[in-house]
Amino acid sequence: MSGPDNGVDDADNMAHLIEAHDARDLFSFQLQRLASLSSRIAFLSISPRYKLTVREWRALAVLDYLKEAPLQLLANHSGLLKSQMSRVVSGLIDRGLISRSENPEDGRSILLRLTGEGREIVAKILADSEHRNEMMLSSLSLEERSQLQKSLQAVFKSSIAYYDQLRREVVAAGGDLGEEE
Amino acid sequence: MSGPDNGVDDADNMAHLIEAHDARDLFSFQLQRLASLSSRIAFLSISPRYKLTVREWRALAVLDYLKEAPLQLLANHSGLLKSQMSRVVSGLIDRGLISRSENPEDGRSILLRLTGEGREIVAKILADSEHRNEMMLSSLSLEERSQLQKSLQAVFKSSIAYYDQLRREVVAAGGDLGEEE
DNA sequence: TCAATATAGTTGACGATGTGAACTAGATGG
DNA sequence: CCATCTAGTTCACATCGTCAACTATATTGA
Repeated sequence: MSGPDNGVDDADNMAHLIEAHDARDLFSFQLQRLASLSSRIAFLSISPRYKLTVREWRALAVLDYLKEAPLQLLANHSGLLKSQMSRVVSGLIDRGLISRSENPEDGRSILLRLTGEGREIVAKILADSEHRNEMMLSSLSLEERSQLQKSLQAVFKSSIAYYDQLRREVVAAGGDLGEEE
Repeated sequence: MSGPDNGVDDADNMAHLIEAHDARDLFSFQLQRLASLSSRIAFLSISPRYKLTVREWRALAVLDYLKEAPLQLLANHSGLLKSQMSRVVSGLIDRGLISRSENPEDGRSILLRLTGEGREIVAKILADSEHRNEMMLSSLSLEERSQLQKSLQAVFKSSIAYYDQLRREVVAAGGDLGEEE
């Protein structure tokens, strides 16, 4: 650290540097902020009407487009660990929204599908969700919206690669997370 | 759009139909997926090196730009409840990253500041975070990045308005969340 | 063939998080 | 002075994220 630090001073406007910013300028900060808001919005619209958590809704929605999938694939597409997805799925099976069958080609894996009721609910919530997104995106032009989604997809893709790399590094370095005395 | 695919493996991409969409096309879906990934990345980079949780890091980062703040304000900016922030702060005080002093104008409230060590750590993590974001955003051009952040901010703004409206509606309708038989 | 190894899914444990209620102590206003 | 409000702390509880251990089946290669 360099010395100055004259007491309290705010407005450290020595920074016309591009770098200078504080956390508010970080992409990840803005992302988290918006995601948590979006999550609360989804919860408000979905939970009272359909008695589903957001996680459950996501699982259903993913299964809706995968049509039929083993648990692992469902988890990947939903951004959950397979252990989490396992619990979510078993709750949804109990409620009759998902059915499971054996995979004839692999005895370890199971094939999951939406039931008729599950498909009905997905269709309804999907319509609701489109409206929600419409409201959230209302200040953007059509072009800006599609650019935004395109960017999010691209960022997701490179982030996955980065995540995998990071995980290998961390495991290699510490052997374990957070132990180093 | 024409996004080749959204990440994971997968194949059946029969939806060039405007109508046809499924959850993958939803903005909120992509947002959540990316945010959860970003969160894991942050955890991996911060936790082993600095022994801080993401929440602690966020509290430090916010305090860094607030300079001096009572607990309540810090909580609001960080998106935590004051009860959560109270614990986070006391942990950080124990570790000497935050200092507290009495508020001469209000005996109930406390004023929180980063210590010298706290400021050092924030500077370091901030630099790390920039690198993280750099990696995540690596597939976008500079212009696309700034457009992305601009859009996220705009969406955040309209989403807040929508959220408030929704909350009033839900409260008015159900009186309570999740009760509606 | 069969033992080593890898993979799919389930479960348990545990720490982190979110939420709110109860409590303490100081402030504010009739 | 009493009623009430507000800032912060603490407690209790439910959910979430993370990983390790476990089972059952698949795959591999000596």
